[in-house]
Amino acid sequence: MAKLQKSIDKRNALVKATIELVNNSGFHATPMSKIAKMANVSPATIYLYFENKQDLVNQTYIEVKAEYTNYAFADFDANMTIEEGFEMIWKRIADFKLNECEHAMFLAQCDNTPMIDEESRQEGIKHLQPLLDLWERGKKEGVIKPLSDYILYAYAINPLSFLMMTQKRGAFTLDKAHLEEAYQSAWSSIKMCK
Amino acid sequence: MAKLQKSIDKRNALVKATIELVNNSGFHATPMSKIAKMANVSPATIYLYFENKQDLVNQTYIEVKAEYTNYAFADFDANMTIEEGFEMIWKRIADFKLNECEHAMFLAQCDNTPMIDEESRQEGIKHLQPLLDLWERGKKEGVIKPLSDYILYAYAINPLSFLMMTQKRGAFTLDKAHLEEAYQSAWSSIKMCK
DNA sequence: AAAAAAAGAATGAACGTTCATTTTTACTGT
DNA sequence: ACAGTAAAAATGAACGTTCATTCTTTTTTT
Repeated sequence: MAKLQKSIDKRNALVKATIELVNNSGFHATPMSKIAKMANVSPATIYLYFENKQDLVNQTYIEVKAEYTNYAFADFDANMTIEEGFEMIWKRIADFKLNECEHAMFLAQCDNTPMIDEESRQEGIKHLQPLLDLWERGKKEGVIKPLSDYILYAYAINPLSFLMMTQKRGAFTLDKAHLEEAYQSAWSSIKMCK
Repeated sequence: MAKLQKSIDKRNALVKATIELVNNSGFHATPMSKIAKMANVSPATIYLYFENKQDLVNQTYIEVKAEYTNYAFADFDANMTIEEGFEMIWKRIADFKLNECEHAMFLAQCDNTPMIDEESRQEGIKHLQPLLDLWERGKKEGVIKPLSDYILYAYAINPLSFLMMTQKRGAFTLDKAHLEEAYQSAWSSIKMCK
């Protein structure tokens, strides 16, 4: 195996372990020694790849966030109608939150705690631009309610995080039918009423 | 000052300090010594009132959650129409999240991290029953979409948490107008379409 | 003066990070 | 192709600090 590949593997193992352990225990309750053990690496080795614990978790956040938005916008095309485009993006996001549950949970925890640097948080937000652009267009065309992007996000996208969290806790399971209902609620809340 | 009152004051000071410090740094990054200092008490004294750190945060969670739901349902009366009742509760919840921001943030952090015992979390959920009852009635009357309570909550209530969080981060401020818009989105997402 | 409450100092464990050393890799001249 | 070697990567042990909790003493209350 090439040297470079080996390094990448080790780095990936560290990122993966970070996600899993932080998900289950939170940032401060996850010792570097455990991350190292799960990645089959010495604690000291972590510091060859990352400056310190904060850097490790910041970088992990940015990587997962990028993966998330790549997934979300993969099939999206700016020529779609507003409703088509929104449905496409919404359902990709839903897919991600259900299929890549570990990664989505990690993002949710980062977004809801003082665990991540403000700088890294800002970095992560940038990736959402295509959705904001779509909404902008929708407002101009009179298809989307003329609301602040934050309110649109709160109603159209954020509920998925809550549902994912609830599902992860085992309180209920989100099946295909639920998902369609949830989509309709999301769209109802942001579309202009006829 | 009566002895009992003094004890209660000290306990309250500890709970208050816990909320403030956990809000700003998270559970594990908040040392008992800091909580003690902020409450003007020796670290050892905490252990006269609480079993340990976990117990302190569990009890704090349950108390704040009870305060929250008391506030939310204070003006609610089961004879109201579904829409009246929902609007009343929704707006009280919104008020709480904006006026008692510190307490609401604390709840949000507890609800989004593995910081609280599962048992205490369950304890906290119970208090929401009046809202679930209202929804049940709404579904029977054909006024509310026949969705799982979790989905209703995700769209009708949870977005407020997101908006509060966003506001706290300074990204935007939720004024009266926003609030009315947000209410309309919430109601749109769960009411039966005509 | 006895009991209860509170305090500060002490304890032992756990943590993030660094250090001294060993192991692996990459490259050299033959 | 390969032995030899210098650099790079990786390691386990160690360091200094911080933390939750407890212990012993002092202060306050009854």
